[in-house]
Order: sequence, then structure tokens, then C-alpha cells
Amino acid sequence: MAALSQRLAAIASPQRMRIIAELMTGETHVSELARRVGMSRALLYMHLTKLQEAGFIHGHLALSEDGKALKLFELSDFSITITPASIAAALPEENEQ
Amino acid sequence: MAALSQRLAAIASPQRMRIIAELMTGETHVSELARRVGMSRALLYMHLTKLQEAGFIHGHLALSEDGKALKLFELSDFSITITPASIAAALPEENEQ
DNA sequence: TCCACCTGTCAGAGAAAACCTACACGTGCA
DNA sequence: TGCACGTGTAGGTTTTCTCTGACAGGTGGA
Repeated sequence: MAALSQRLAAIASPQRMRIIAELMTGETHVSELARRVGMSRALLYMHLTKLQEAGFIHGHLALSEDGKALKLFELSDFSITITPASIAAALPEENEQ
Repeated sequence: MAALSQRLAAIASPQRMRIIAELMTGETHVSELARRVGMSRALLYMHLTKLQEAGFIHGHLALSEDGKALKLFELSDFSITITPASIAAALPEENEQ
């Protein structure tokens, strides 16, 4: 799993928070998601990659009903609690990166 | 209080996490803190300002024993839990900014 | 064949964050 | 008076992040 600061940086973005919220409605393929959140696919890929590396979402390939290949993304289960103690506890692993 | 994405961005930094951890030992004045975390005061001010705006720390002026004016910073109490639901709930306030 | 979908990536521009150096100024003490 | 220590900020550089536009390629259906 990524370091805490990296995970927090991945989620600390209004655009990526918007993506998370959109995925709460169920798994969605990239092009459809790009339309819903109103951004280019190229940009969305960048955001999706960061969210996936941080463990908030995960993607897989699948075939649609009419036989087209789709890249589906869905939410992972996650819960992070931030307190002074949890931050201090995470510091050692930060320096390993 | 700042928007969630702004608060998370403020804490999503190894340097600022380090500052938080250092302040767990008690309130500290700026120059001393700069020595401990090994950065210039100018840079530390930038980090402290972000942490304060996000509500993680707060500062106040005080006089040292030998009569010098010191700017002391100390930790605020905080606890943030991040889940898909908390992110979705925070979206409306994001757009107000 | 052409069109409408889809995936995936790259180069480069623009904006934002992080960082350093240097300055101005104040206080206590030898 | 000079030194050591403190606060606070302005300027400019470097680095990172964000974003656009364009490309190459695949599939199904009219």
C-alpha cells in the first residue's frame, strides 16, 4: 500500500473526490465516466491512475453486451482516520519510500 | 472551516506530517521548530500557514523567560475520517468555494 | 466501406506548489 | 556598539501537478 501522504494527496482533489462520488453509483467504464464528470479521457486516466495507486478504486477489463471491450472502474472499500497519533505513526513508513 | 479537499491537501505532505509529529511533544516556537525539522524559517512559515488555515494547528505570540517575543505553535484537536460516504457528503461544500 | 463507439499513450503548455536567498526590524546582553 | 537570537515577508527559481490536443489502434453495425 502507498504511503499515507501519497494516499491523502490522491484523495485531496475536488476532481478526484467527484470521481469517487460518481463511482458510488456502481462500476463505470472510462468513457462514460469522462462524460459524467466532464473531463477529457486523457486527464481522467491520470486521475484514475492516482486513485488506483492509492487503493481507492480498482479497474478491470470486461466485455459489454454488444461485445465491445470496456475498462470498468469500481470503488474499493476504504476508511482512513487522521489524527495526530495516526500521522506520527505513519512517519517511519514515509521515509522508506 | 476549510473545505475537505483543502484540509486533506494541507496534511498530505511528509514535511507537514513531520511538523505535526514534532508538535505532539508540546508547543514550540518557529525558529526552534525550523531547527528540529531541518528547514528554513521562510519555508516553515508557508507550511505552518497551510496547517493553520486547515485547522490542524494554531499559533500565538508569547514572551520567553528572558523577555523575547516568540511565536508559539501548538496542535489543535482534530480527527478526520475518510470514506466514500464522507467524500460524497463533502462535495456540495467543495463547490461553494 | 464508413461511422460510432471504445482503449491507451505522449508531448507540451499552463498553473500551482515548494523552496532558497536576502532583506528589514526588534530585544537582551557583554 | 556589536553579537546572538527572535519575527515576518518579498522576490525569484525549481519542481510538480494539471490539462489539452493529437495520435494509433480495436470492435460492431448500417
